[in-house]
Amino acid sequence: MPSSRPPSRLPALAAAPHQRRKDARPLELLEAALALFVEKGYASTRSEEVARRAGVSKGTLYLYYPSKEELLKAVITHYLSSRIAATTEALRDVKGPISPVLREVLVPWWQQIYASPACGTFKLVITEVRNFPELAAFYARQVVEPGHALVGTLLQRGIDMGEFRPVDVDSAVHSLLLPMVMLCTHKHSLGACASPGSHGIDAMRFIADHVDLVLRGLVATPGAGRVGRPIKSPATSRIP
Amino acid sequence: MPSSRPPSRLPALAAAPHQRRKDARPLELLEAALALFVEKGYASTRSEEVARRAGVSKGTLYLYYPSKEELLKAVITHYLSSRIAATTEALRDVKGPISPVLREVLVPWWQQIYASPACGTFKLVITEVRNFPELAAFYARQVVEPGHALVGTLLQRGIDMGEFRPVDVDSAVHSLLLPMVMLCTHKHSLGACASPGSHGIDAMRFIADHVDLVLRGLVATPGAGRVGRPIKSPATSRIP
Amino acid sequence: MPSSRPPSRLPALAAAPHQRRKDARPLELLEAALALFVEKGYASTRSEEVARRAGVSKGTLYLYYPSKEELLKAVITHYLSSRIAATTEALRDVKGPISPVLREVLVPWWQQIYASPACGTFKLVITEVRNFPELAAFYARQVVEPGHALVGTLLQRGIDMGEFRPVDVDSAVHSLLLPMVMLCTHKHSLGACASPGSHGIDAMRFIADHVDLVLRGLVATPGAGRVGRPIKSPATSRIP
Amino acid sequence: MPSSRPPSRLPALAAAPHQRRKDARPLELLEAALALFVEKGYASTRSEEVARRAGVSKGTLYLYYPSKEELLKAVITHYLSSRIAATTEALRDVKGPISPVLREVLVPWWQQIYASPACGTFKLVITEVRNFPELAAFYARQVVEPGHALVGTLLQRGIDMGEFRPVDVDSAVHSLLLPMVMLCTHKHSLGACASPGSHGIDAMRFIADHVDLVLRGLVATPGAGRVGRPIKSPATSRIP
DNA sequence: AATGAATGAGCTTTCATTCAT
DNA sequence: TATGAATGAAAGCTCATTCAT
Repeated sequence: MPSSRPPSRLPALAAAPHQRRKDARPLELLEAALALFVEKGYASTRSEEVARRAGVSKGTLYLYYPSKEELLKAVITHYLSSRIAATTEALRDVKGPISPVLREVLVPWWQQIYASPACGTFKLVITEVRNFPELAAFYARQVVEPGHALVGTLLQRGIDMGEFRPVDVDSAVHSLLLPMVMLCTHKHSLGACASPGSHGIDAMRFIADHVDLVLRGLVATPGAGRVGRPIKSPATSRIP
Repeated sequence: MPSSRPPSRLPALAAAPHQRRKDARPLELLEAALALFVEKGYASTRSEEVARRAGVSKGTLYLYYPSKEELLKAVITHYLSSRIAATTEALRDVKGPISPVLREVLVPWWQQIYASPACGTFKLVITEVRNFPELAAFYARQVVEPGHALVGTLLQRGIDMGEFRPVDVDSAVHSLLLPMVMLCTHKHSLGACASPGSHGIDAMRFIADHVDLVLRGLVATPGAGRVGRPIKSPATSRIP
Repeated sequence: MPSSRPPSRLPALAAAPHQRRKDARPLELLEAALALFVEKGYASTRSEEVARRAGVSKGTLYLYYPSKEELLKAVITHYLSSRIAATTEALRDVKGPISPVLREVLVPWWQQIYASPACGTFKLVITEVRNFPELAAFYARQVVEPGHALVGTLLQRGIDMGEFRPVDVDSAVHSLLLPMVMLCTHKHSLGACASPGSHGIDAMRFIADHVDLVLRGLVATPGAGRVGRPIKSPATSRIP
Repeated sequence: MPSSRPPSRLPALAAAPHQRRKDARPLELLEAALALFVEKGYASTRSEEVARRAGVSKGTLYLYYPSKEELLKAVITHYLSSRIAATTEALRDVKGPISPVLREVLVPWWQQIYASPACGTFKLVITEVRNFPELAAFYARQVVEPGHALVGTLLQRGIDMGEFRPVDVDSAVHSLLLPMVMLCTHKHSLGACASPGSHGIDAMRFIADHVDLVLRGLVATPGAGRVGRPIKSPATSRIP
């Protein structure tokens, strides 16, 4: 953070407020805003708190974001800026069995997300979409649809290649992903409340276990007939 | 739910419509509050809106609940009051294979929850626990722990009886339940925003499909060794 | 003001804030707002000051007017509500010489305006039109145009009947009216500042004197040729 | 005005364009401030706007004027600096009939004022005196009193010489001058709002017409007795 | 019991002014 | 000299809560 100032100055802690570069501000504000909006909710977070947490004054916040609402939108667009697009690219031309791919890509991907600040955006979006409907379209387009499509394509390929049973792909995608999203959401709601009796979730393990469990449920085991109940619907449609 | 009050109360004669109304007030207020808190969030809901939606005036709300915060707590405690306890009771002495039980009990149970107004409480709790930490303990004790324990007990029994593979029970419980909670949450966040491109989730179908998928992943298929990866860790973790 | 309360109560000063009738509020607020807006200008008047002057709290002001800007508009529309229309009506069918009519109608009309609180609206409009352009059209239509037309019609009739010289009617109307408007404006600007040396204007007298002076300038004195300079333009047009 | 600085300053060599600029700054700031204060009012004009309009930055404004309030005072004192004194001087020793003098001096004087930026100061003073009472005394002394005295003296001389009727001098001065002030004020309030229906005022013509009309009202026409009503009162009043 | 007018603390946002560069 | 990032007091407006009726 203390970059091009003369080295004669004190090495740390010396940065007078004026010296901290203007260009670091927006990001610092977004970080502060994300943390607080996730923790307390948008409406319950005072804009002055965001500023204070970013180490600036109320007025300075408004130098960078014209309103609290724009700040929220900036937070969301910033933290969602397509991590997914990159992954999609990387998986475009995958060959061979799908299970190892999912284990090796999906598991670490979610483990990283879970550990990063971006994890909070899931709770934030869940919490605020209904009050800011523009967010819905944005989030659907940037996150939900590409993510669903990416995993759906892989599963479909697995079905086509005989690796997986012919399940409903949409349901299976949800089976795979919804718990991940819930896990991230949980981290910033109940999971953040020190519940004395409960141990919390071992997220890293769960992510791996869950992918494994679902893959086991998907694989076409030659000798295994149905397990207690037939697959009713071979349908593929998603109905609203 | 509100209709079937025990006939022991008030002999038919005394129940003037006015009186009826008065008795129904608290519940009507809770319904209104739940709907609005879930839709807009606690902080963004004006207490007058709650009153108006319940068909009374601002002042009347305060006759029944001493503050907005108490109203929130009343909403949560009301809608969480031991649906789970009853189910636990019913499943206490189940014998025989677990899979059919889960299919026949868990699936309709979540389908009903999803369709009922109580579904919204999941989003509400997720959204508000961090601002009202007392809710965390209450919710953990009333919902998370009994629910987890109930399903965990059943799975453990399945493992013990050789019906299921010896998986980490906590992870498996989460695999089974987190998507359900996420589904309910989604219904009241993104799912409530008309997204033109996307079709939404077919919740009823997903619930059934998901339970089926997880059970297939759990069953101990005689010939099926592990599918690509061993079960690493002995369970320690827990959800709420 | 204390109307239908039981006479047992103290005769004056007893009105608890709650008892003052809701329906007196809007007018009280308008009066307070007019006085302050005229005195200090719209921008320099705090909305709480208006409330305080009307004897209520900040919040109450917003119960009656949704914003400070709406309050301003309400003040202006209220105080301009066509005093002029009534006068126009009264003068519609005037017969005979115009001079006495102007002396007997115009003079007291302006004298009353000058003495009333409505007098301040002239300064208010002058001060605020450029920041609230909707006011311009409203004021032009409600005040300027009917007022100009009314006086213009009378003068034209005087010219047609040979009572007045054939002057430019628009200029003459302005000669008659602009000083009145200026007088009202002055009352609430410089005139309101105690200037030790100066005596202020004797407004009542000036109004009469001015009308007299202008009428003398208008009358067609048979023997009096031009006084030093010919009337250049017999034009009647008003040019922007 | 800003162009004709005395050549005594800086020999031609030294006047680098940068230096020139620096010297011109105060005046450019005053011009910008006048325009904006007149248009939007003092309180609604942001000091940064003034700076921007003068082509400098916010900080620079404060290099020349220590506060927004001082800037306002500087604007007013600058634009009022003794235009009147010069005229008074010129008219000190006028001989002969007054009417031609007024026509030839007063009319062009007001026509020039109307066309110049100084015209806006009338509106500015009207708008702001009550918030800055020091301005009142200054304005009264610099403008109102000398102006009134100048015209009053001339009219009195006309009366003494039998050119004018023995009217109340103060009223007559007001009759002559108030419309001029109102005209200037109007130019920057309603007159600046494009009113589609109305044509606006032809200021140049009105100034001439008005002086003519008042002079005709003032002249002692031998045969003309009073026109409908006697001159009631001996003068006492005064304007500012 | 029920109402809704009234309150004022609290929040968002603006902007005159400062000051390190 | 000139800049503009930073500040924080102050203003507009909201809304949970009270209380006379």
